[in-house]
Amino acid sequence: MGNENRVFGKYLISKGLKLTKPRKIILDTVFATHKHFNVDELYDLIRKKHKDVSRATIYRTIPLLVDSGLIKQSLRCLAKDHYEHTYGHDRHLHLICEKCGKIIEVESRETENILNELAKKHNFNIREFNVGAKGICKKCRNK
Amino acid sequence: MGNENRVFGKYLISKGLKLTKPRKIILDTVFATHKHFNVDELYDLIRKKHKDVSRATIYRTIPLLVDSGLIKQSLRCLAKDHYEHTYGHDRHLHLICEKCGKIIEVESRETENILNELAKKHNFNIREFNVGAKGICKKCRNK
DNA sequence: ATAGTCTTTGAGACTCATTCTCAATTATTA
DNA sequence: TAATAATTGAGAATGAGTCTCAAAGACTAT
Repeated sequence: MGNENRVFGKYLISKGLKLTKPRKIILDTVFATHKHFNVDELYDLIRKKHKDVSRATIYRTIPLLVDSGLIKQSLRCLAKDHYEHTYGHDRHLHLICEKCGKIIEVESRETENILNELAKKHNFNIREFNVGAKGICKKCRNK
Repeated sequence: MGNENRVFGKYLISKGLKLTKPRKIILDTVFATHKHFNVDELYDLIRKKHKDVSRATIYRTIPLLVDSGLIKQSLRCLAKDHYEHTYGHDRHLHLICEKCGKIIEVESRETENILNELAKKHNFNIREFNVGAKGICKKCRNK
């Protein structure tokens, strides 16, 4: 906690950018929860406290957070991009329920080890893993 | 070859829908190649031979092909949904180059076995696997 | 401080993939 | 052949994400 600030600050400096008030608010809000989020959700959260941060700035700041390694685009759901923390989070994969939208996070490095092997064979440099499956969760099946 | 016709026909009947000319053209064009495709590419391919199939019908037919199990949405690239055959194709995963957009397909059931295990633990019914990674391919790295 | 320079911002216009509407057409059934 | 229901093409509508631009803010050198 609080470390994200340092990471983001360093990143911005390295790019000749500034840690402004809106960027700080966005960063803090993103790391106030541990959930996946999309821009609308983030916007609503921010707006509860700060009436002066625009959607445009959120859209502009997210790529900076991604590039700094703090978050990553994790999945697309209902035509919206979703993001999640990478900083301080273990690698995990997603089981996404297509009925209720619930996202089950499961820890597993096995799949990544396999992907790493395969990538090596193909001389491919992995930057980001995307492992998961879509289907129906227990709750939705029992109705 | 030709089997897709039967599968799609059966599916349509089961839903009280009809195998019309435009739907047949779309089906045939989708299965004329073995490549990933997006709507624009499909539209261009179709338009070479048939001037009378609209984008709207393509957009309407794709969900039918997905629902019938013949194709699936495989990835999103440059803000466009891409699709691939599932019928008659082995399961595979994707290594996507972020520089040149190249998609390397790698056969592997291992990751799916692992996912199946994990899903069982969480009482989750998998309908579709999504396994892959993004990064840089050999060619792009050597520049 | 002050001026000058460069970055950032909010607001709203814009883009573009995808979805929707609707009147006209086609397939199927009676 | 008429009636019914599904389907179509064309273009309008939607909506997430991007871009523009004038105003505001941050920083530097004086």
